[in-house]
Amino acid sequence: MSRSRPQTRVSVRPYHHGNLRRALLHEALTTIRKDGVEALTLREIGARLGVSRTALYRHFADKRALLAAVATEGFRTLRQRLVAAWEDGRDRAAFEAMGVAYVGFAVANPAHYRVMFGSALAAKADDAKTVDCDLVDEAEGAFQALVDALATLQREASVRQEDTVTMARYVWAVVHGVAMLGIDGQISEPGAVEQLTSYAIERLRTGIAAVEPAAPRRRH
Amino acid sequence: MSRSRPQTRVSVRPYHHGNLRRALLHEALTTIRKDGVEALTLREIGARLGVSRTALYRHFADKRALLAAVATEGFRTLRQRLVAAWEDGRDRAAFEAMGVAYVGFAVANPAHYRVMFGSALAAKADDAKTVDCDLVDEAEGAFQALVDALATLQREASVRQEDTVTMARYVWAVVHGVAMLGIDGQISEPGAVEQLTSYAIERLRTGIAAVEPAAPRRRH
DNA sequence: ACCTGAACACCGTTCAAGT
DNA sequence: ACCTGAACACCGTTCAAGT
Repeated sequence: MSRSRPQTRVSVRPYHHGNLRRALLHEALTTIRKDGVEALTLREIGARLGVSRTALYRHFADKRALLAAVATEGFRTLRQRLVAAWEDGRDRAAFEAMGVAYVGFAVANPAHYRVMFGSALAAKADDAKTVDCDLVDEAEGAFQALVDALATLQREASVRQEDTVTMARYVWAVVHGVAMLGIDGQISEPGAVEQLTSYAIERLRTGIAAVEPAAPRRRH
Repeated sequence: MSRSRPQTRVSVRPYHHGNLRRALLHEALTTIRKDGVEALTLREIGARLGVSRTALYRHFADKRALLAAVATEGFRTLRQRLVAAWEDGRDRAAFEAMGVAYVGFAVANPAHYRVMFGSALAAKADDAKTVDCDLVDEAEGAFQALVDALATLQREASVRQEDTVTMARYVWAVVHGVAMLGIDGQISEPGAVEQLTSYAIERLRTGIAAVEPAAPRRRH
């Protein structure tokens, strides 16, 4: 009952010298994607990989650490998506594309997204012993992408000249809030999340735009 | 080891005819508040109440149902806070007070707030069999308080004349996002959450305000 | 009706032992 | 170094039995 999986067995040693970690991470993410976090079991991911259920402890301190690693990878992917959207223009349209990319990632990977914000980060205020530094770094990296983009827009004066970090936090809060609403099934109608996203970005624009827009109402 | 708690023993039968449900709910909430959801154990809350650990199943289908009930109570309290803030003025200032009240509730009860949005609602898109109707109703009730307030502001034309539900969802997303950021410890400096809240409400105002404000720039 | 106590299947984690 | 197998303490849940 453990030899019958169609895994490619080309390499001599299946999961040694470090790929076990990667394999564990990948398997955990697959399970989370398919059935959610609460379905994640260390025993089963071991079994699924054809490995003892305690082998995991060579690569992760405990289940929390595994989840933190999953979350870290999520923030890395998210940052890449955000940066890609921004680099494609580096203007206000690109900034708004970042928002769409953000919500899009969350809605496409709801369970993963939930893990990213699920209490693993919350330990920050605590004794700082249970905090995963990689996770914090990666989360701050994704946030930094937003700050950088916003700073650029401020430099070209298409956005209010206010504290960049506070503004970025506000923008983050908006897209995060929209994403959560979209994930939690509060919005049931199909397409409603996309509609809310574009509406939110529109209202966000009028919210943070420079007080005097570049093109005031000339032709009335 | 089970008789030594200083519970008032005035009533003849300790937890019969229906107060067991309330006691379980209260005990669960207390534990969640103190140590978070992951520390919640059916066995221990039974023990803490001096009751068998299976007595709970007379009042709740399973642990999920208990958590759903805790979440429901959270939404009820939240709605009361929101309505109270709104009724105290019923104007734009009162509307902004609702925002402060919302974030205030979340930050004051982070673990409880997390349960309210923790996957219990997410089953809505599924086969609709695991959905707790009371929870959905109460959550929608809290949301409705926001819709009603917004509709009033629209009637007196101090807010954009757009689809009320979409606008309300946007506002909800903003406060929810700020609350989550505040809870997740992403914002570490003291007072930063309050600062972000007031900033967000300010930018929210310029975002959803009627296009032509009541007092246009007369004195240049 | 409501509660109990024993039992079941499952979980994360530890640890001495293997290679 | 890396992995195993048995064991430990714990969990949610079921169910026949008590009152």
